[in-house]
Amino acid sequence: MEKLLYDFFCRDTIVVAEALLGKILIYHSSDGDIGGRIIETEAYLGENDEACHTCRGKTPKNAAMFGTAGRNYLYRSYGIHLCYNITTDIPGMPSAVLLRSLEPLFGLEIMAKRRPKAEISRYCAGPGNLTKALGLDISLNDSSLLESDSLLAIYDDGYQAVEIVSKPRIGISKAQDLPLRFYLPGFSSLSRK
DNA sequence: GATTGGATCGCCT
DNA sequence: GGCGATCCAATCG
Repeated sequence: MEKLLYDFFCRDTIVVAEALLGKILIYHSSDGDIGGRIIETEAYLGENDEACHTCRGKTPKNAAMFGTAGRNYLYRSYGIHLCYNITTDIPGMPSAVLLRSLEPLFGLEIMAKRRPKAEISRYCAGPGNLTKALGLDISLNDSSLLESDSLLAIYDDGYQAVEIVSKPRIGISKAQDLPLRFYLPGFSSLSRK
């Protein structure tokens, strides 16, 4: 599989959010490789997007989004969950793509330990479930996806998306009308339809 | 210095 | 479909 590099992520955030659908996310963890196919994303468009964490400027928490494209942005949500994003776009555009769900493909036995009561199709369904199933940690925040030894990486295995659906983003209180959630219809691991 | 409010989830009825 | 869990910087006073 071909690892995706800077040129893939250094593009318009909406383009990247759609292009990531069908790609493979792998966490090369100390427990082994774990991951799957990306089937649901959301685009957060930087300082002009009221729903994006960078809309009020740079803070210690959101600093990763002000870095170059192809970096990991993780933050705690509702005090409980972690959400995992990948930074996008050219320097000066602090934007990112939220990964909302994966079709599990690698490390299913590890996921099973982390999601003991869930069905396989629900292991990575939703941003909080995804980070829990993979075992991602806040310490991965602001690390790179692009280094040859990076723990997280995105790969292209040649899969071609047949159809992409766009809908309003989930769970936000501002800019609720923008259709910036993208998913591959038909997958049982979607957080919702 | 205290309050607030989330890019959620799973269990309960 | 309602609610409690639980974090922490930004915001307000």
